Amino acid sequence: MLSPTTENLKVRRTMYRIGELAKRAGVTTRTIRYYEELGILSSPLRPQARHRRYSEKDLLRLERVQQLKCYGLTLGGIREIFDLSREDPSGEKSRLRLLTRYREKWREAIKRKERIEAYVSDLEWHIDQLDPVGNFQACPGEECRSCRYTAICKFYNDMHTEERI
Amino acid sequence: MLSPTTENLKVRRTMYRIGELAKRAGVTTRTIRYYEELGILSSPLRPQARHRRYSEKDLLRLERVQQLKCYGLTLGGIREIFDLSREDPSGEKSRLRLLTRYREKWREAIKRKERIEAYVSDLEWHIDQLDPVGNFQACPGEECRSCRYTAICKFYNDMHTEERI
DNA sequence: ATTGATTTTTACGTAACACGTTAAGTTTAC
DNA sequence: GTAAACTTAACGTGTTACGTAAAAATCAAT
Repeated sequence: MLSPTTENLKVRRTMYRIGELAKRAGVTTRTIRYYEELGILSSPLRPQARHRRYSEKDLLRLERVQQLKCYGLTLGGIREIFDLSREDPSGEKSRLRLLTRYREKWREAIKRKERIEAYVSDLEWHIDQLDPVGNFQACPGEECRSCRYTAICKFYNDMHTEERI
Repeated sequence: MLSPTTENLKVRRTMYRIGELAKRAGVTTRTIRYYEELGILSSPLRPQARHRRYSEKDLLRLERVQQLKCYGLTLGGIREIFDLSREDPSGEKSRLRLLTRYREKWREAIKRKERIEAYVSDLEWHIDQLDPVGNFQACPGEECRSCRYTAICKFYNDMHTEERI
């Protein structure tokens, strides 16, 4: 075994404390502890003391979490991917699950895009209506026969209750 | 003056109670009272009693509120439009304000559309990467030189904190 | 040894707004 | 007369990913 001093040096050279890991990953320490609590980051080594020590691998995993979050996965979904990865070390299960998730996200994004396009088109119509005339009080109402209000409103009411990205 | 009976008949024929107004407008009574509380719907008549009575005009205004909500205005913004309308009975001020709002919404929607398009494109790239290979553990990492992670992630982090529609 | 910086656990707080949901009593309609 | 509708008041809610103390312990450096 290595002497305590050497070991200590090695630890100091190759391991981060939580604050440094946070800085490198661009998150807060709270975030790191929270991920550990959720089982997304495994509990790190705590050599000869109580403070957490992290390696390059932990940094990489943390960056991976940030990336998956970017693409719209929740922390629960990310945990699921990592769990599958442990369950099946070949990576096949987690890969397929992630592919499924990505494809779901893709379909949702396409839908959102179509809705936004309809929204823009309707907005443009209303802007055109409103621009020269000024009788905005009449809409909706008798004079507003061509107003697509009903369909649009139902449409966007759904839209409002949806998730983001 | 009309006799009480005649007046009563008139009221019954031409006025709604809150439940009926709610049903016609497709909202709940809570919503109507809430709008009154916010000053969006003016306090209605309460002939010879304590219960609210509404006219066709009130229904029209309520529908108008729903419409403006559809296009992304908040209740505060809607109130502002109505206030301007009272302040300037010609309707000019409220019309211009609404036009401004619509144009703001339009610009935001265009931005969102562009972001979604970038998101979709990135998702497609990741799906393609992930589909045949399977080495998803390597990303982000050494083997992932072409990964557009950093820029994308900052990009979509902004995206997550934005408003909807 | 001291001390200032960092880390530890625990646990409540926050956003963000448009209503939802009781509760307990009053009015209306038939 | 009674069931249905209405009244005010006021707290609750969704939703996830952290923020923010607080008080004690630990670490790094002088």
